[in-house]
Amino acid sequence: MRTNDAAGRVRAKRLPREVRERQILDAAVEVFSQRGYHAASMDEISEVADISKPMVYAYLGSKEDLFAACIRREATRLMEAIAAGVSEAGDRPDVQLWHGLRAFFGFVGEYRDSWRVLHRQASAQGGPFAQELLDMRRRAISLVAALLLNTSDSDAATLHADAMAAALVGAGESLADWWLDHPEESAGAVAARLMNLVWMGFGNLVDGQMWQPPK
Amino acid sequence: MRTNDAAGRVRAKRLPREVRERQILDAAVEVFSQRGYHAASMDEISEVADISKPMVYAYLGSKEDLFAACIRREATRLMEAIAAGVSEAGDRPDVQLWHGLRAFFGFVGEYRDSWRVLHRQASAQGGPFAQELLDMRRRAISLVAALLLNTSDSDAATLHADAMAAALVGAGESLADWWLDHPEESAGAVAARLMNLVWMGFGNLVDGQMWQPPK
DNA sequence: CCACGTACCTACTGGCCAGTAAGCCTACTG
DNA sequence: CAGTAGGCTTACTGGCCAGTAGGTACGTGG
Repeated sequence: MRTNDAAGRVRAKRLPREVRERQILDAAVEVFSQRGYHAASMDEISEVADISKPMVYAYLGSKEDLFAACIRREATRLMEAIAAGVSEAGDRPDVQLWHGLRAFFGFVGEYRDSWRVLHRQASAQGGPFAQELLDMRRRAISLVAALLLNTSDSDAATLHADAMAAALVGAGESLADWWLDHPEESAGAVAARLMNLVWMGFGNLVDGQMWQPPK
Repeated sequence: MRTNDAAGRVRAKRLPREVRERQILDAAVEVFSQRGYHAASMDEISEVADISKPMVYAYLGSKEDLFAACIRREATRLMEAIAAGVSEAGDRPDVQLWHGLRAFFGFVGEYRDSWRVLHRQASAQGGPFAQELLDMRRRAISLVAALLLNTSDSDAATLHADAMAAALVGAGESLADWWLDHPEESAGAVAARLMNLVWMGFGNLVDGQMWQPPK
């Protein structure tokens, strides 16, 4: 059923809680992404979600709770996207990495707001938020580290796998962040750029050697 | 001359403007770094600077002005540190890069608050702040791109120098950011890690080949 | 058709904080 | 010593916003 509110806008009425929660989370991600945590107001979020403020409090709790819920949902989405990408690659480590990177940048490109909330906003706030983030990052690093350990059992690789994974994950996060401000690139191009950088190294790249996706 | 204020603390009196401005900027960097732009209050900044709030407004202007002044000062410091590092290297591009990275991570390690304000806070706020940041990043990217162009005149290198420089700068920023949360590493170790990653690439690293600083 | 629960609202409060008004104190200058 | 300029303060205001009190509609099972 539908009604016209004071401003004459049509507003959907009496939807089930599940639907409203999704609307609210969508709106919150959008507003947190554009304004930042502190500058975002619950009034604006409720307005974008097309619902009144008390409903936001009834369903998702305080502003902190709401923000944490945003982070959790978006982090889960992202990790699922990456895992799906990696799992559809074969067993060549470079190809696995390539698919993982493509899935990652694909996600960031498609859900820019999600990424902005996850990386820029959450890491700028301290406390419990950053914790959620660190958990996600830890999972990503584990994934990459396991992948790198597959490539070789030389001592050097074993010794530095964790650190290198952290560096790669960091580089990926940062490149995604950079990409937010340079939207002219395609997801594949950004992914290829990072793949070349970390797999070949400048030392080879300047000699004209490049990594190429197979087939 | 010195007096005791109401709380019995000793407070320096009637210092020249120049000194007060430095105190205020130092305090502002510290508070912005720890609280974030919005959560930082001018009251707290003035308290940390050991001066009254109207003096902050008299000398540095509004909260926005103050934040912009912080970014400008810290960005200048950082770029000077990097330039000094690079200029004391010889003409081998890898060594120049190595010195630049060491200077960069040395700065971040020594002035963590500065880095936090520069990267985390400034990039989380939109508008004029991010602009200051983009300027600094552009200068850094130009520096690195020029350095990379020195390594070779192959077409591949020329074509991608800017993009690769952007990726490297992004990776460096991100690794520095990561380092904020992993203070157990030394600046040199973090710099070496990134140097290896970008110069050798995983493809070589897993075979046990590593880049070594000369001498 | 009544009772009860759930969806939903308007309209407020209390606190925090950016920014300011209005002037005091001290050092120097003539 | 009179004048003045700049360093410095206390004590306020006005607005914004998180969070809430206290309701009104709507539907459904008995």
